[in-house]
Amino acid sequence: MNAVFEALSHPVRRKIIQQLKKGPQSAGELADMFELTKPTMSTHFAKLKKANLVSTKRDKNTIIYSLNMSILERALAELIDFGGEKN
Amino acid sequence: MNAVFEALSHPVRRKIIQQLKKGPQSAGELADMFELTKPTMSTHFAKLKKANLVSTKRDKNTIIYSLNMSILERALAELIDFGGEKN
DNA sequence: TATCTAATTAGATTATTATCTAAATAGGTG
DNA sequence: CACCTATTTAGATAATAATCTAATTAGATA
Repeated sequence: MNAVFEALSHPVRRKIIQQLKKGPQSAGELADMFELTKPTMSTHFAKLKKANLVSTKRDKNTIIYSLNMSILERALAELIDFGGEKN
Repeated sequence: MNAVFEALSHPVRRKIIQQLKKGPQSAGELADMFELTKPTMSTHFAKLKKANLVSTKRDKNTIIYSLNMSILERALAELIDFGGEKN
């Protein structure tokens, strides 16, 4: 849960999530939507992945990111509904 | 929206929110629940206030914090439901 | 196998955040 | 008015996060 909210704290990462709600996209496609270098985008992806908010699969040379909506929903629901943190 | 998610990124601030769901509490009462100094807690309160997640009123010498649940709900709903950010 | 493409890792720098102690403020109360 | 209590502000330091360029990795293909 901590990792999820840390991931959500940066506007670029929230925008990546919005993009992935439309469907899976490659690291390169996502990176091209922002005025940041690819290594920088890569560290943003890594934080989303660490929080388990995204999954990856490889398709030839490209890495495809997709959103784990359930992880997002669960974290937000816990914050709204429950008394304490899960971790 | 940015300020809300920045506020939510710190575990102490999320715990403050959980506490305030039970009802309004003073700065001192909240501070006593954590092993942090009062000035440190005060900066956490300030971030919650900046995000408009909490309101304050004064009762004699003490400052009473209360949760603005609607602000929290709105931010989380936007993240889940909508395509883009509001700010 | 040499090389090309896509993506990540290394290493450095800058900016931001969290935290502390000490000082200041704002209202009560004797 | 002098002081007491609760809280915040100032100023400093340490820890963390964001970003870049350069180098590396992993797989595909000529």
